[in-house]
Amino acid sequence: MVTRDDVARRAGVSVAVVSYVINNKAVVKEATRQKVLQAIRELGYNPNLTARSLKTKRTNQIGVLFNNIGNSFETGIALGLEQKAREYGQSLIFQTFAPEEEDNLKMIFMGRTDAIIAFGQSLKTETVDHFAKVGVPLFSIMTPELRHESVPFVDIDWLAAYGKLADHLAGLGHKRIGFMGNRLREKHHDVRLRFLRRALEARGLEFRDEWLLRGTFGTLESAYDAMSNRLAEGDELPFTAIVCANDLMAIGVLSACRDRGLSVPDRLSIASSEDILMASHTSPAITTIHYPRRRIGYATVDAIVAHLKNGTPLESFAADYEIVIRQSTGRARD
Amino acid sequence: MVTRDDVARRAGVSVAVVSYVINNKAVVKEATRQKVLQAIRELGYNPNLTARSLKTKRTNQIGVLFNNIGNSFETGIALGLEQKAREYGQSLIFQTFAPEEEDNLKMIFMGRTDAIIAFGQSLKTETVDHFAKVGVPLFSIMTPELRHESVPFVDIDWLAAYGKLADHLAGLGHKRIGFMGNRLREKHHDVRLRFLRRALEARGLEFRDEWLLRGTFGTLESAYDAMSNRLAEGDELPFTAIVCANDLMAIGVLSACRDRGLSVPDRLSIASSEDILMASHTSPAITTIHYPRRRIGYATVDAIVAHLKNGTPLESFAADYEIVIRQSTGRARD
DNA sequence: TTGTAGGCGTTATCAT
DNA sequence: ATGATAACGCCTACAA
Repeated sequence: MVTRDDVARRAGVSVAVVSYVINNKAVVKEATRQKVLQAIRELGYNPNLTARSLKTKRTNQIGVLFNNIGNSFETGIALGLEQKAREYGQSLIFQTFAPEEEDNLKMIFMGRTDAIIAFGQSLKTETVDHFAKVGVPLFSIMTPELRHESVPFVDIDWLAAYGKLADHLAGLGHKRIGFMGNRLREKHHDVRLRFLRRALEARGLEFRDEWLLRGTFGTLESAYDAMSNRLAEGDELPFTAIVCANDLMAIGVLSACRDRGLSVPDRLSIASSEDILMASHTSPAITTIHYPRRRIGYATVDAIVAHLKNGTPLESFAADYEIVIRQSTGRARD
Repeated sequence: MVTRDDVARRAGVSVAVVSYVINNKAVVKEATRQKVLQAIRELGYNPNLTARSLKTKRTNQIGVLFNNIGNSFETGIALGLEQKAREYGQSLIFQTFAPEEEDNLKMIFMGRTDAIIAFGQSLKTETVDHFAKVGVPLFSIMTPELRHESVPFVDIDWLAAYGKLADHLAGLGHKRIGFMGNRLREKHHDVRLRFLRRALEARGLEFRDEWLLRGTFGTLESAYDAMSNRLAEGDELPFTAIVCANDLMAIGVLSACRDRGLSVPDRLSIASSEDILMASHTSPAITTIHYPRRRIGYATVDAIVAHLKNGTPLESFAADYEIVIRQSTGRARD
């Protein structure tokens, strides 16, 4: 490995000068600067980032806690994070978060990461405190079910968004609206259920627990199974429309309806949340709430880097959203 | 930040002993071991990984070069990589590879990464040499278009796989088979085209350049556009079946057919490559080649870690595949 | 404008 | 069984 010492020797200067050149610090005489650059080129030198981090106490690495890296909603956000991070010269370390391994996070990230981005996970107070103590700011994309004062987050205004969606459905004559959500653990989905409920109730629309279907981990398959089982029971569905916590689940529900011969939207309207690409390529295409993944990714990295560099306070903020009406919602069947 | 010195002081031992305990090296008397562990617990100490890396010259980080992190084919592989990496205590650093920024890779990874996994990208000889020189092994998932002796890779046997697919289509009476691939840059797709061509020719089936459609970056939208434009030309399609370089493109093709009123598989059979989840949830579901993403991820990390730890040579190997026949392929229309 | 030297938190080699 | 202490490669006062 060629080190800074080698460069200094080759260029006939001290190691300090090499550093100055690399980080264009002190005013180095142009002639020596060229000598150093020349030596760097000849030797193919690259500064060792680990050594630099040790000294500067900046790793230029940001940890990202996925729930499931196979979910295109999360990777859509990651796309934005990654792009912006690159602009700032930051690298991203991805970890899939497993609650039972939460304690390992401290080890995994110790001294490795300048900040951590969570995806709506509810971390233990102990974990949050730990990162606060070691000076690694935490930021969440999506509302964590268990909020910590010290963990700011970005999310869309689900209450307002589901309100608009409820208005859309009510306008089509729907009075009984079900929900396809998650069996615990994926906390942010419960957040969505809570807000849908409140949005419905604010409009005088009832929500019953019997109208709640549940899958796991936001997967297509689990939603498919849940809906299939529901339809297999034979009796008429108790609701005329269903809102899904995410598009993958909506696609699962749609698949189940197709396989069971239930026509969408004639017999059942399906609406969803997130607006991943595939939601617009099913047939019928799915009415959903557009979640600005890319922009949220950008804004998050912007905020974190500003905080790291200038001490700008890292604060929660809201992202905008949009209701995208497609063909999966139609007039209520009765 | 609480360091090893703090622990040593608290436990009333030397810093060396703390290291011994942490890395259970030399035989430490049980009593002192407990004292040290106690101190560690009380102080909430975690070893600084950056400092450790500097000394040991092992970062326990593996770089991963995505083409597009939003593509679920790649994240499916990443899922396997990540899971296995976690078992070995390795972290993954994800970077989206952009050819025009290839030179930055050296900076980004310098001293940060013990190995690098590429996703079929064709790196410049200079880049390959650089990592060889600094002792960072390179491994590719998917065949790189431009092979380097020193870069082993894993892939399925596309020639055999497309051979089987060709047999399937020929069995349905298809004689003219088109291809939806990529406009350069995404090198591994060209690999697929090349092998399809050879597989067809080996069976006495013609392939004409006019039957080649092209999208960009393997995206659904680009394939949708390409197919839509082709259909807009009005005349009969010159082929009765089309093979797509990946499932996202196949879904784009299918969408275009639906929107243009071309019935699949009655008027056109669609086959594809990769078998992402969504390929089985379109209507009709798509006939495709199953690519064992998860297992490839596992095997790759296994091989790399074995190489890093025991010097086991890092060699190319083949993964198995499977043809999954679904409803998007049917009898040829004439 | 350039050089010297201390220190970042570890590990590991020697002594003890 | 434990303790000093020299690296690891870099940055940055401070000195020259």
